[in-house]
Order: sequence, then C-alpha cells, then structure tokens
Amino acid sequence: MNDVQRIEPRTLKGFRDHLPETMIPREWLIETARRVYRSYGFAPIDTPALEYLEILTGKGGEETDKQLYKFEDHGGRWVGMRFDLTVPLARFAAQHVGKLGTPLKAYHIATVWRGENTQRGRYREFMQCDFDTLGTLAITADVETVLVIHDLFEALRIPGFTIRVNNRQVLNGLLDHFDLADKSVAILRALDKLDKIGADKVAAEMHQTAGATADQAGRVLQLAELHGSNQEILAALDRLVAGNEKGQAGVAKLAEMLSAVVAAGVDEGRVRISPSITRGLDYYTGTVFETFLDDLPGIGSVCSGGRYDNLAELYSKQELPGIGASLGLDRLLAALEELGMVEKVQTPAPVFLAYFDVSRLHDYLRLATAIRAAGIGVEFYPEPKKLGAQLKYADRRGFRVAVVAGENEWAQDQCQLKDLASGQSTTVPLDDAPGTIAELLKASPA
RNA sequence: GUGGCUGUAGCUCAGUUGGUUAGAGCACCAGAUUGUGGAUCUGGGGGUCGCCGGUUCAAGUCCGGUCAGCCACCCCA
Repeated sequence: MNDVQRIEPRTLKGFRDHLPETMIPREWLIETARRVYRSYGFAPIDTPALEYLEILTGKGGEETDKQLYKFEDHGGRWVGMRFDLTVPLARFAAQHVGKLGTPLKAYHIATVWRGENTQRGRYREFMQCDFDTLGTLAITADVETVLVIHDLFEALRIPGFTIRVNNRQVLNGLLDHFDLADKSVAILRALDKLDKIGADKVAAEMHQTAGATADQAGRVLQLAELHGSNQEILAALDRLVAGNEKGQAGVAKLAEMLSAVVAAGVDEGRVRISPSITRGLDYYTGTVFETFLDDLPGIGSVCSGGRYDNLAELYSKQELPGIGASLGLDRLLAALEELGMVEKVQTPAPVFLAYFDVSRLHDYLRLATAIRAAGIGVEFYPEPKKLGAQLKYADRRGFRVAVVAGENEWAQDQCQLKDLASGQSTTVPLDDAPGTIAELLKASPA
C-alpha cells in the first residue's frame, strides 16, 4: 500500500484549480453577469471548445495565431482551442442566423485558452463573459453595450470603474488621408503603447513599422494625446478630422453614443473618451471599449470589446455586423482579491446543524429537510463530535446560524438557534424553526 | 517567446563564512471545559528544503539544468 509509485500532483503553467473560497465569488460574478445580460434581452448560447483550425486562424492577427493551442486530432483533423468567444460567435452566427434571425442578441460565458506567458491576472485558461449584438449597424447597439457594461459593474458593487471608449474610424479616417490605411494595424498597435512608452518612442515605432513620416506620426499623436473633459476632446477631435469624411463620421458616432448613454442615466464620469484606446485585435472596425478599475489600473482592462462589422463575412455572404464586449472574469476576480473585496466565505449554505444526540439521527434529518423546504440551505455535520468542535467548524466556515438540538430540546420538540456573529441563541418550537431562521438571516444580512 | 527576481511545514517567513536530529508564528488535531465557537494554557501531527544532476569528507546553503510564481518586453481578459 505504501510502495505505489506516486505521481506528483501539479497543474500546468497558467492553469489553476479553483477552491471554494474563490469559486463562490466566481460563481457570484457569473450569476450577476447572467442576470444583467438577460435584463437587456441577451439570450444564452454555447459553442464547442474545439474548432476547425481554419475557423480560428487569421481572424485576430498574427499574435493571436501564435498563442493558439492547436493540434491534430485522432482523425487527422487540425483543430484549435478557442482563443476568445468572438470568433466562434461569428462562425456560430454565420451558421445559424437563418434560423435565429436578426438582430441577434446573445451572451456566452465560457472558458478560453491562450498559450502566452503568464502574469498576475493573466492565465492560459480563463473565463470570459461575452455579450454581443449581431446584424445591426445601429448606434443603439453601441449605446446598449456601454449601458450593459455600466450596469454590470454597478451590479457587481464595484465602486470605482471607468469605461474608456473610442472609435477606430476617427483614426482610420486620418490614416486614409495619409495613404497609410493598409498600415492601420501597425499604427494602432504603436499608438496603444502611448501611455507606457511616451510619444517619441511611439513616433519612432510608427516610422519603423508603418513607414509614417515624422509629420504624419505627429498628427496621429496629436489626436491620441488629447485630454480633458469628454466635450473638450470631442471638440478637439472635430477640428482634427475636419474635411475627412470617415473621421467625421467616427467623431459624430462618439458624440451620439455619449449623449445617449448620459440620457439613459449613466454618470458621465464613468465614461471617458480616450482617443489612444484602440484594442490590439485586428477585427475591430468602429467603437471600442476598455474598462479599468480606478484602484488597480495596472492589471489592465477587465471588460473590453467593440464593433466588428466585417468579422462574419469570413464565414458568410450575409452582412452580419456585430458589436459586443467581454468581461474578463478571472482577471476581475484577481483584481478584486487584491483589493480585498472578496469575502472569504467557505460555505454556500447559511445554516449549520450540529449532530449531537446520536439516537436522534432521523429527527436531525427531518429538521434539515424542513429548513431546506423553506428555501434555506443547511449543512448537517456528519459526525457526532464534541459540540464545541462543531461550533468552531461552523464559525470558521462562515455559517451565520447554528441549530443546536440535544436530548433536552428533542424531549420538548424544540431546538436552539444560535446567531454565530452575535453569539445569542434562542430556543423555539421545532415547527417554528424555519420561519425564525429566515427572520434571523434577514435581520443580519451577510 | 526573450530578460530579471523568487521557490524551506497548509500559510507567512527565519536558517550565521557549506558543518550534528531544519526552526518560529499562524493554521490543524487532542486535552484543560464528558451539552455550546471566535480568548488563554498544555500537548501532538505535519517538511522528498520545488524537481533533477554536479562540486565537496559534508549542500537548505555553492554551480548547472528544469518546473512553477512574480516583474518587464510583447500582447491581452
């Protein structure tokens, strides 16, 4: 029995186990996202983890192809594990839009895989909570996307967050004007680093990778470096894109979106026009979003997305523009943990039932059933250990109420209800227990 | 993928120029208190010093490799 060959238990780099203390808040995040998405009429969908490799390659850019987990399956097919949820959604929509019709509003909460180097809040396996609107170019969809992000972070009770928005058309318009349109990916990528490496280095990179002249780089940077209130930035953008049709359209959309969002009741401070936000993925065409936590901007965007009007054309002749965003569940959770906003509750059931009088097993089980029938979760301790030890366990695991019943209580058809936070206990008739517990839980919400 | 830092008990960490049987706090288990937790005291269990190899009479300590974590680049949720 002791001479078996033991295998070291371990997990792959970037892949993690999830213990109850993190899985409980994780599920809460998922449930909250689900609730908010549904409240806007988004319907759940799911797609396979594996796709034909050709579906996944070349849609997000060179870099994403490098990070893709791919292999040959047992049938000799080249397959890849989904890298995000947007590309599979585009395939899904192309395949099923005939049946589902448009506009198609869907949410998708699932795991994705990227074979890149790990860091805090960056894993090789992580969960995204996407919601998307397909089949409409209307600005309403862009507006709603911001509203959903806003409602989501409000529902998550996150006090400080900022949704940064931009529109790629603004910059692309300028690049058309310079005949640099085909280099827009390289330009945007360089621009995205503005906050980190500064204007001089960005200009140098633009020259090197996109062949932009110093004057052109300067004009682009001038646009990206704008700061001030949303209105000031919009006014400045307006001047910079004067005479450029596409750029003007982009600025107009930004303005229209912002005013609609404010009209819908969003505090304008939550939404900031940020001309340097461009997103690294190649498929975005218009509006783009990134959401940062004010207290932990360094961890990066926790909810990003944008408009991708051409993505589905790779799979279908039908026009299928889309817009959506993705909550980075695992990154957000890592951030909340670091900010001390994750409560260390280790039990999903609020009530603890001590096993005390061995001869009354059936009575304990009946009592537990009655409490559960009232919609309250109960954990029954499996062993008739010393009461003190059981209460200690209940305390450590974060139960709110302990139910204690021994020989004396059973003899009188009663039980003791103990509020574990205050230490106060009351004795009630067995029949009243579920109701009284409900009141106790209501009186001291977790 | 590249570079830097780190890796000793479940957790946070000590460990002297290499030198007996590797320690502490917290956590865990038992008891003091045979029906009442979060306090105190006493006792107890738990360590292939990440892993593999090398140098040495001797390696937790030095060297190489490897795996993992963190940081930067890159990119991104």
